[in-house]
Amino acid sequence: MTDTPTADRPAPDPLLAGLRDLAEPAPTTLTDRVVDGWVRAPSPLGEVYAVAGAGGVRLLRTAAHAGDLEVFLEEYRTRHGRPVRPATRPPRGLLPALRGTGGPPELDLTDVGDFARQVLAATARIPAGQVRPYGWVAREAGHPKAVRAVGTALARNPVPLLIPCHRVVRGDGGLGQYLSGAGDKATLLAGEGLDLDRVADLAAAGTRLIGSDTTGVVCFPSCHHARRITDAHRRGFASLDRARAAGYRPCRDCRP
DNA sequence: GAGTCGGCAGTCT
DNA sequence: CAGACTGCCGACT
Repeated sequence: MTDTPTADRPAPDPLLAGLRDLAEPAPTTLTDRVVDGWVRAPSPLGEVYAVAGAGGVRLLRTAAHAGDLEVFLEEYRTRHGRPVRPATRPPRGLLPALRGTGGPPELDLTDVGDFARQVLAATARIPAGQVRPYGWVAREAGHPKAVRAVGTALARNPVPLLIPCHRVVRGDGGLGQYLSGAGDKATLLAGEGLDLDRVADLAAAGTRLIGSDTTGVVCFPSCHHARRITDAHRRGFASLDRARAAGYRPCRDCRP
């Protein structure tokens, strides 16, 4: 992120916003000079807008959800109380992350509360193409009963796609809601290779976990271990209690 | 399967 | 500041 406001002139609309930001009180210290910058970038959900500061990406929204760029920038200003100008280039790692070919870029979550940060951290550990229930995230975040609060925290995820809150689904097998619409959640998961028809079938059958009768281990159905179980040895369970009663123990990777 | 209510963090009043 | 309200849920009628 450089601080040359004239480089890479943006489209007219953003320019007006940029000028408005320049009208803010001049920064006095060196750190104040680090002005956050916004960029547009492609994603599986179409164009996204993102803002990053020196500490990393702070806010990301799909263009479709944000409505338009000015609304997005206004959300950023009110959330962080900082001006934002067009950036000359996207933050390192953002484009590969949005393509699904790399880990997340540096993220700046300093303005996120403690609980929410734990929730986001747990969510970030869910591998691509897999899903976990809200209750699982609550437990991993250290607040096993705060299931609904997890939903609230994810609804306020400042960096969707980068922290994959679309991989958090309902315990009954439904996909649940999503920031920019349930349809986007399905699109993202299908794009990561999750078989949504199979998810729906398992939900309808009441199958929450899948075990192997050769290893005696149960997993969430999308866990990569579960996907390797051959038909002859696959066994479904409605709950972890049921699986335990049958002599199975939870997978150490997906921790059902 | 729809309705109800518990539980909890954040926000509003 | 306390209490009410709300929300990408879940367990139990």
